[in-house]
Amino acid sequence: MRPAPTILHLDMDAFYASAEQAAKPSLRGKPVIVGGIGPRGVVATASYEARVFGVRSAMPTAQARRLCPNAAYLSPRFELYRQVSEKVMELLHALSPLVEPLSLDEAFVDLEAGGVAPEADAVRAVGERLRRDIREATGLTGSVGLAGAKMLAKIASEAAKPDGLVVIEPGTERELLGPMPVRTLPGVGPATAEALRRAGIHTVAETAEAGEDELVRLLGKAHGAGLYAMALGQDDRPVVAERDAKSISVEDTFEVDLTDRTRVRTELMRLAERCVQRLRAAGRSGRTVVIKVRNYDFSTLTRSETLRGPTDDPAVVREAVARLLETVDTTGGVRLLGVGVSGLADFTQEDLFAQLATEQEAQESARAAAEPAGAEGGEPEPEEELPRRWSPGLDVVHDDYGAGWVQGSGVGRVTVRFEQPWSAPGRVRTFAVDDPALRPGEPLPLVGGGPGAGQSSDPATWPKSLSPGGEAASDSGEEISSR
DNA sequence: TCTGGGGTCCTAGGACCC
DNA sequence: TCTGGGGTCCTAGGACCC
Repeated sequence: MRPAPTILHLDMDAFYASAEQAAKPSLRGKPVIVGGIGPRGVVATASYEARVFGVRSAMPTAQARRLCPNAAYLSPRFELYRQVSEKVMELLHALSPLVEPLSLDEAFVDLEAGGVAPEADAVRAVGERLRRDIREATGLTGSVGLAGAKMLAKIASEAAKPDGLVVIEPGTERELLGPMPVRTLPGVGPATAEALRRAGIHTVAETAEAGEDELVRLLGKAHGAGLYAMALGQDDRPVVAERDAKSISVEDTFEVDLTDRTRVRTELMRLAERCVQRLRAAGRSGRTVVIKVRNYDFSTLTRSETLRGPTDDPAVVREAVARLLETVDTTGGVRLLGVGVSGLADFTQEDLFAQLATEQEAQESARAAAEPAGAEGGEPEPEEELPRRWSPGLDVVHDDYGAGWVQGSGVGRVTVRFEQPWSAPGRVRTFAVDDPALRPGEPLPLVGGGPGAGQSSDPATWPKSLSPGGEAASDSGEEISSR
């Protein structure tokens, strides 16, 4: 625990939903839900307007639709969120060389390493200026927590939400934490909370009173000892910049369970291909291949195989995946498949020998696999040309009407709202799904774009011409809901 | 119309080695 | 003449986080 609150935690407010509202003027001030749109989707982020209805992250989208039928339901657009995130991270790096991103919308910053005076007033001023800069650069709001430890900085930013800043002065943390529920502490999820509840432990103070030995008995060595320290407000974990990924994986949940074994195998081959593409894009190679299978009843299993050396060869990964599938019974039906690679290494000359070994290994098993019916593990099938998918929220450009976004589609038609981040709320038009004048577009910059570049990005000055529950609200809700 | 997708870390047992 | 004790690697599963 530091003597001054020099660890900063930034958490953007309802990040995906706020980014969509900034990009789409007609959605400002209205409930927006970003997440899986399909029958098995879940909510990634709900705007504050949607949270009023009880919609939360990780909730099944079907349940959200019941609670808030008039919200706009949008598929995530990670290119946009990444663009915004990069701008935010740039601002953080201007404060200190020690920045630890936790996700696209969250990071720790070590202000001491950035030379900020270790005093509450100084760090508060830095935090407030950061919030202003973020708003100016992105049009979005973020909340800031400042404390002498990571855990506390994070609790502080949570308390600051939305659009606020909270400083926890060192010395006050135990008093502050004591009455809070154990779930407040990082690392305490549903299972840990339940184990503690059965032992009569509900608050942080009760956790500290239980003592380290009791917590270790209840939760195991690492978790028990860690939780005891947290309950006392002791957290000396340093801010660590830029950690290399340790694994890369891809997975798909299917709208309908897969029962056909051949289909299961082709889907796994596709996933293997995607996984290797990401591996190569990251300039890495991996030694352990993992498949994941979630059954009709949500039971989930993994099977893994460690190769003799790291690889980034799609054929080698496909072969391993095919072998692993042989050990799994899929007769009950499969709702999710995944492929991952871990044991990552940077691919360098030193790996060539090991690579050679795995290639030989793979060639042998490829020959063996070529014997029976399946050429399945061999070449990936060519991507078939699917009809264009107009998922809700997608940026599009029309030859006559310019830039807009897909509000909904169905029965051969697609509805587009033509507006830009800097425009007034726009009008809706409907086209045939195969209209040649309509094509996918790129996300537009949230600020600084448009004909009159340099306009205000302050949400306080955004037009509020569409009141919640008004005409646009209900009709956009229906359009987007119909699929 | 229950439960995504991308990760991290920990535990525990067996194999294997010294 | 059964029986020690570590350490490391591999595999599988689970909790948790955003």
